[in-house]
Amino acid sequence: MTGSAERERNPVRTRAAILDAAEKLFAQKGFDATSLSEVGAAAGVSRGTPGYFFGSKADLYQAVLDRSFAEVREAVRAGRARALASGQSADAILAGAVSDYFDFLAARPNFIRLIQPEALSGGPQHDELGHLSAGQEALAAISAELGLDDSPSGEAAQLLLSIIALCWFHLIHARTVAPAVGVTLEDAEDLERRRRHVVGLVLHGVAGLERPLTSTRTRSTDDD
Amino acid sequence: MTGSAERERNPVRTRAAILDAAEKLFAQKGFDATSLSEVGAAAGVSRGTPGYFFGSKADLYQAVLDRSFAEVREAVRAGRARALASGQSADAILAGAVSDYFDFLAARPNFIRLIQPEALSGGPQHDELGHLSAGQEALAAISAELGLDDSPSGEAAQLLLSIIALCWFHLIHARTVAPAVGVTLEDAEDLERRRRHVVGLVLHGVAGLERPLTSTRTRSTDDD
DNA sequence: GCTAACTTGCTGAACAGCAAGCAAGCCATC
DNA sequence: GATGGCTTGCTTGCTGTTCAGCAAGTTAGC
Repeated sequence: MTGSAERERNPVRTRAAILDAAEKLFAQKGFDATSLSEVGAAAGVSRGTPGYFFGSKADLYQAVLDRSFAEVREAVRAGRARALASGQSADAILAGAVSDYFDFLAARPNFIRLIQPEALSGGPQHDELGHLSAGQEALAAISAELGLDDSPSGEAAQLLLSIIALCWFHLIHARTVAPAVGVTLEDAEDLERRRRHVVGLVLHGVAGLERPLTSTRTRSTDDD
Repeated sequence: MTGSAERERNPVRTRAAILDAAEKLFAQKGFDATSLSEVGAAAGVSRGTPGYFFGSKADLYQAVLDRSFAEVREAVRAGRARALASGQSADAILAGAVSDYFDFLAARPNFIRLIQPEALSGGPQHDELGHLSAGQEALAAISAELGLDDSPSGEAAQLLLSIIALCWFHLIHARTVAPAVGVTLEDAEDLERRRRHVVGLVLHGVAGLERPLTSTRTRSTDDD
């Protein structure tokens, strides 16, 4: 199987291949159920190579997390910059941000599956600074844009947490809770419908937050 | 050997002790990371006893799930019956239901932690009929009460899924995402604040669903 | 009422399998 | 020919499962 010069040596490439394989397998099967042998096999490399590059299994996991977090943080930053430069109304910006976040997560099924087991096993043993600082930036953006209070556990923070919840949940439970309550999430159309619902719920929700319960709007110019 | 009747023989009690210990450990550490030795130790029995009573580790897990689902289903049923008999307005009923569900989950941290890994490892290998039928009942109740369409993936189903998402998420991510976005969930007061926000968001959200304010489309595309 | 036969809750040792980690070695590339 | 990427053999430790066996309890025979 190895032939003669079949396999060129390339540590950078090999490292990335191992990281890719590990991310996929950890997301699919979880940390415990994934062995370094499997990671090696999936990366087209031998049993011991993951350990050679990353030291221990835990370190490999951490490396996978780090890479994912970096990607998320960069995306949040880019999205915020784009929103700030757009000059749209607050509602339109919020709708766009929610929609973008929704799509961003949907396009990266591995990400959530990597974070989730972390959350379940108690606190953050691993660094989650990537996502943390991304969250802080998003919080600042929301509170500034909508004029909500940005105090700890204030309405802006609550709203942000709710938005994240709404954008995450159906991805985790697409085959468990969602079908149980009658929501199918199999094709793009299903996902689109879900997205519209989430965006709508958030928009009307903030309208309610800003002005307690009367059907009001805050100049929702939503052109396109 | 131990003189007096230290340990009385009581299969029912032992079985329940094993089930309790297993639920706690599975919820805390996950299925893979929990060994039958640990379960036995936590239940105050020997290493082999869990296997003696439940056959295999997988069967024990299933037994734990079954017991939890049964509890949830019964709670949903009771809550619905209570709401139907109350004669309140639709909004009040919805607010009460969301609030009750919120508190119910908060009081049972093990439940979500048992389901979550299930969801991540693909579809439901184990039966989830308990929660499934509970979901169907809740869906019927919501659509009837609010006059929303109860078609698959319709607004009632979407709303129900969103409610569940909002009541679950902060429990899973109380130590990860929540603090990252500036929401603390450490004492009862924090939880109370979160609950008020969720209920408010849902109530204003349905108000928006019933009479849409504006077309809630996604971000505009004429800015860059 | 005593004992023998039997059932059943429960134990702990034995077994096979597998994973992580280590270390020595192979070999492409500089 | 040295360096370093990469492999392979091996050890160690833990796992789930099985199973022979013990003891507490129960029934039957006398």
